[in-house]
Amino acid sequence: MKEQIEKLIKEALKNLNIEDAVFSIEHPLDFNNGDYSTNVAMVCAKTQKINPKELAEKIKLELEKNLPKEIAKVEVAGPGFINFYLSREFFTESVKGIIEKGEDWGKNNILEGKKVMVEYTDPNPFKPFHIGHLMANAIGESISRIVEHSGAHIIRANYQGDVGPHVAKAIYKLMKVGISDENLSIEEKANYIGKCYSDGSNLYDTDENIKKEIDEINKKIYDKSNDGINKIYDWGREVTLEAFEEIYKILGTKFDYYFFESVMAPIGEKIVRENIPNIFQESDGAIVFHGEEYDEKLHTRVFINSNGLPTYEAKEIGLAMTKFDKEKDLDLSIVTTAIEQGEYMKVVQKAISLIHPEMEKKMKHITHGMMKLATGKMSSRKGNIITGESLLRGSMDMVKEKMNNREFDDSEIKNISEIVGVSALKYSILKSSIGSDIVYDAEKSVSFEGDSGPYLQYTAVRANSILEKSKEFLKDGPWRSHLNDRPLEVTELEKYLYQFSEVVEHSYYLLEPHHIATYLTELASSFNTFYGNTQILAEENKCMAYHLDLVKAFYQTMKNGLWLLGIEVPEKM
RNA sequence: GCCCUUGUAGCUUAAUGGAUAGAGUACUGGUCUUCGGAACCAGUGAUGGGGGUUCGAUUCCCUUCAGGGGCACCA
Repeated sequence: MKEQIEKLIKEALKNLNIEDAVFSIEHPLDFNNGDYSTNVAMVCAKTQKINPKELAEKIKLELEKNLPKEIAKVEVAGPGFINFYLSREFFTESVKGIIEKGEDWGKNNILEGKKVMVEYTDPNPFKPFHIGHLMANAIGESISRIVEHSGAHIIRANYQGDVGPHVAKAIYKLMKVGISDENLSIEEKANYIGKCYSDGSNLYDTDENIKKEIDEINKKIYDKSNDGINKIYDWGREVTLEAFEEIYKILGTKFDYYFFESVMAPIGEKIVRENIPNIFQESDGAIVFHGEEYDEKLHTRVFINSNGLPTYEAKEIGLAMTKFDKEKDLDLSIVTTAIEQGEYMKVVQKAISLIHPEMEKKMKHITHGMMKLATGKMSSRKGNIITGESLLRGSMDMVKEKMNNREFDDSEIKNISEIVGVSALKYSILKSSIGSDIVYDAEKSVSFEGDSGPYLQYTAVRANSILEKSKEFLKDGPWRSHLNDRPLEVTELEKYLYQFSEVVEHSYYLLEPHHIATYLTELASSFNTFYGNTQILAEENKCMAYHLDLVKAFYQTMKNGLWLLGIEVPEKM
């Protein structure tokens, strides 16, 4: 529809001999100002040396010469906006279109034939899966789905640090206390290892001798020269990776590739050494890259340290190269990490683009803020670190508690509390723009009210419930044949529904899931208003058939939209 | 010190340079013998300060104040 309006405006401008106008078409925030609006008159007023309102009226007259049936009227308003009001017929058709498209509603083909890899989550074996990883996963999964909806072949990748000082710190402590009891669950074993990491890390910072010992262990991890260390290493790596898989399962993420630092290290190191001295130089015994020589906003970073071991920077180069090597026709490689990696990534990407200039525009780094906890029950739990897993379980438990007075059996409660608990957490991450820090308040996110994942799920479930009930209702009613009237008035719900596909496109262009979240909340709210004002399954409702279509279109849109956020809609809740 | 980034109702936040800055929460008042009330409706309340560009600025530029991140062998 937007394209159609753009074409109409261009024709009108042509008839008025106005050329090269750069204007925009948008949805006014307030539906009183129409369904689409353009600023063309205000933009052109200056070059045409005419009052914007006068020009708007002129353009309006031109537009009215051949209005399509989808546009009911055109009006000039405010400082010179031209507003388009869509017709009853347009909305009726759009509702029909949504139902026909079904699960495909909202997809577009912007990236048709393209291959895109998205790297996200990136937890490290031997360290806890913390709330930052939860945030990264929710964002990365949603971005993957948005890209997928735009027609791309999507590849999900996870990059995990299975070597490096953090592993040595954990292993140092594990060597002292031994590997844990076989009877523990995977989650408990992983927590045990996480605790060892944190202890080892503290000792590393406070005790010079232990620091030396840990540095030695680190070297042995790289060259695999010590059987005892190798044994603990293999055990710990397996346990933590298995624990991560359990979390991915709950979150609904499935990765196609797992990349490991242990594999990337030699690849990256080789590439770095091959490019001495043209790109990398020796400095104080280390191999560094002087970013500031290429861009004053970059800085120097160490790629191979003075012990001869590759740092994260070198591994990152190995990773980037490996991605393009494994998927030769990769069109875009998106990496999502926390904001603290932003500056460093710019330097690494500069170095990569010097080695392979063609890769520069195929790499995109997206950063997200930190996740903090609001003060409350969750943050002081047993004095332990809040792991991603415990936060997730906390969210699910709170949902379960709320469901106590519902008549569901145990397996239903378990299933629903999992779906709703995950939704509460994901939505509170995805509702605001990814760049800024978020404050997670568990109580609020499972409140089920207003701006929350459960509220959206609840609204969808309610809609579905009407659809289910309608089957029974319509079965043998004498009124079923003459209920096909169309309401004259257009509801807000209809005015939101058709915009979904535009919102998805917008979200893709900016790679920002929160636009979908914001839209879905508005959509749900407009549905609830409609629901509150309309008795759909009633004998006297002459528009029942259309109203049911409207409910169906809403349900489909909400379901597709929530999918893009990585959220499922339960059958009931 | 240098570079990047963020300041919007009490709180959590939205807004490709557009119209009366949009929500949620909290607070106040109201609706309903519920197609699932975990709902709906109404009201109170915000762009850190100061300049500039523009027909028009939360958005762009400058300045100032206040947070956050980065700046050599961690990831």
